[in-house]
Amino acid sequence: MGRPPCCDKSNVRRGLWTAEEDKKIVAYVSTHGAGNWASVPKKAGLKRCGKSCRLRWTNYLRPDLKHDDFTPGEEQTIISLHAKIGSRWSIIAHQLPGRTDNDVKNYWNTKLKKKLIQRGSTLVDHAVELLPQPARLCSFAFLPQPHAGNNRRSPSDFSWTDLTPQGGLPTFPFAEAPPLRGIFQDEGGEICGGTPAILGEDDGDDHRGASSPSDINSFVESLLSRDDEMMWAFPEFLNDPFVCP
DNA sequence: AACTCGCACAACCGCGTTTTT
DNA sequence: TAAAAACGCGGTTGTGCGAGT
Repeated sequence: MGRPPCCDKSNVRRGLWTAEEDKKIVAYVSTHGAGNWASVPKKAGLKRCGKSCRLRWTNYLRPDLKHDDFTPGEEQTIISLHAKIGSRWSIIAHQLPGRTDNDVKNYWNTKLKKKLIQRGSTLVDHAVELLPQPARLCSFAFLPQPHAGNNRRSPSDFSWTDLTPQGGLPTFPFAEAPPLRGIFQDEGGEICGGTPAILGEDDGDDHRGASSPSDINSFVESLLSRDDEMMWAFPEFLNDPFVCP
């Protein structure tokens, strides 16, 4: 038995929102604040699913949203972060004030992808795929070796504690593992922030605008400090099949 | 003028995660 | 602690509109 629908679909309006509906949402949120979306349709007098109300608010009606074109700086930030973390649109959007994950996702899918292809970047769809390769080669060096009676090969066969050198609690940040450090930091230990090297280009121009290099670097640094999120950011680390070194 | 096509973006869906009871 | 509800995310689909024929 699956999850029950969030609302009675036969009794809700769908499709594009009217100005009248928008007004109701804005009026409701200005009075009651954003949240408790399940009850919003009833309280605001809307024949919409609560989830749909939330989406309309977060993606379009929020007063802090920008509705103009993406700037070159924002564009560069998206490219840079996508190369590092893939299609984690909400994370990327957090680096772009006034933009939503939907904005960023649409912009990537409709404009940036094509632009990068035209520019000849080979990393458009493969940035994240490429990242784990060198990492995988050496990151599994600290995994327990399969042996007689313990020939576990599948990621699901390993617990998180298996990923620690001593098999104890995961006390080290996953990103401290040399391979990840190698990806995100150069030999001097400096964080590589969306560099032309990652983007497959180096025309000498600084394309960054909205987010400064230090912004991007601190963002990447914060990711590095959160080992569990890194694991989910790069699930390819645990993909089957993997070859124990 | 009518039609088709492609693009941009809004909206939906399913599912995982988090919070509440 | 478990179940239910709410929330949030990413992928996909639908819709409107302008350009081209």
